[in-house]
Amino acid sequence: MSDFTPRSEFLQTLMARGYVHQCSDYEGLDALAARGEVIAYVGYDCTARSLHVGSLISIMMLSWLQKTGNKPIALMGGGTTRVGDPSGRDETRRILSLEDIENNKSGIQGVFDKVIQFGASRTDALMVDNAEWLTQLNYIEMLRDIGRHFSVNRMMSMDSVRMRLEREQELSFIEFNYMILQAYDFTELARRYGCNLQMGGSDQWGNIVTGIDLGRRMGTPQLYALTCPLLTTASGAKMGKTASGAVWLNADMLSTYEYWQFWRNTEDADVGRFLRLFTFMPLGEIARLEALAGAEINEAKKILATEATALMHGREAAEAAAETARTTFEAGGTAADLPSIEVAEAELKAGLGVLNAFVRAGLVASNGEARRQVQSGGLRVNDAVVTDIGQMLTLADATQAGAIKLSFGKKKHVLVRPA
RNA sequence: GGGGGAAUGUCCCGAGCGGCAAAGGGGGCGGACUGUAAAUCCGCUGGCUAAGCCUUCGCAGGUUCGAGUCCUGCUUCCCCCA
Repeated sequence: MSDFTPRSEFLQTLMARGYVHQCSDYEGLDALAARGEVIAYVGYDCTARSLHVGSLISIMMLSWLQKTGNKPIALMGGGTTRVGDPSGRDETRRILSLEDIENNKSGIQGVFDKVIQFGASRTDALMVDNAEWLTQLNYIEMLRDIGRHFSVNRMMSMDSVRMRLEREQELSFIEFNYMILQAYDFTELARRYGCNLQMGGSDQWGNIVTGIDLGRRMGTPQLYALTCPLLTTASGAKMGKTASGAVWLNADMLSTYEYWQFWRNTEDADVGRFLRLFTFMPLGEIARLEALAGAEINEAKKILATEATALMHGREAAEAAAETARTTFEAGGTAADLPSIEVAEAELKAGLGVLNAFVRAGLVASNGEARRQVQSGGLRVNDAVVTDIGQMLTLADATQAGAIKLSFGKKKHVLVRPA
């Protein structure tokens, strides 16, 4: 749809910033948005205690929706998580206990009010849980009212299903039903709240369109679909993984320092795209930063890191992370608020083996890995490369700051504090 | 119900004459070069109290000095026939 020129601020912004992958009806949606009548939802499954950067694009979309005068709905998948979405999955998801789902839900909810305003006015956001209606469904009624609108022939041809079948992988009946529930969510939200747009990642296209179809058959007003691209780096790698795992949005799952570092390590080619997607900075300013060449683009990366971190962790924490990074990487010093662990003073007096220390700090997984890293020169104590696997750390190694700095590679540092 | 095939290093794919901590990829991590980038090159990618010991090839037994490899039973999946 490159020849389409939107009139609404909502679509103009989303298209200019690179959020749009596919839309079911650009003109129709644009007309709604121009009148401020879009009520859009994005669904989030409660599969972990925190969402990760992969969900951030859609959260930003909800935010822009509100900023441009429309109403966002954040849908918690308290019900659908009990079933499990097969999209993009090779294997059956583990079935989570109800208790886990509740815990995850409460962990996830917190991120939304950082970029979206909730309340009771026309453009204030709503948060709802699809467990509210899904758990009320009765099987026979559901088959009669909803199931009759679904064609198994069509369901079999959907990407999420076909992929499993073609690769001869298990697809359980419960998962096969996921799209029905998601489609039903859309119509239920349309009925309850006048919701008329569902947004999501491009892998959700099939499920969303199925919902539009169901809505039409069940008599809702016209519904719309809008998907965003899936997040990958310029070199094609899936984004959102670090050495320690996923890039979580919650600070208790991934520290502010590490979150800032994640953005700081963005590839050159991604800087402009990420600034548009993950910050609210004006496009003109972004264009200027993006144009920086060579080593100068590092300035843009720092701004990206601080702005993106400020959105999720607060301005103050983001500035602090930036400062920690500056003293650590640019001044070559030791910042006091690097991640740290405590070791009993008595233990340090007796002498703590380097290998053990690196394992305790969580920098390496095992003694064996620590040994191997010593071989390739990847471990440092107070910036001195470790060459002897028998080296002992004692209180005497603590610098003036009162801690011992352990480094793994060039970027990962942990302080050992006597306690 | 009958017949045939499959399951390998807890990231993934995948080889494996009875001597195997188990080929080769991908991914990941470290080093060099750089700009906390990319590309390229090199190394590593079961655990431990470490020239030794322990635990790994769907599960449980068996044969053998010795089993991922052979035999029996079981589980799960796929294909063909009914």
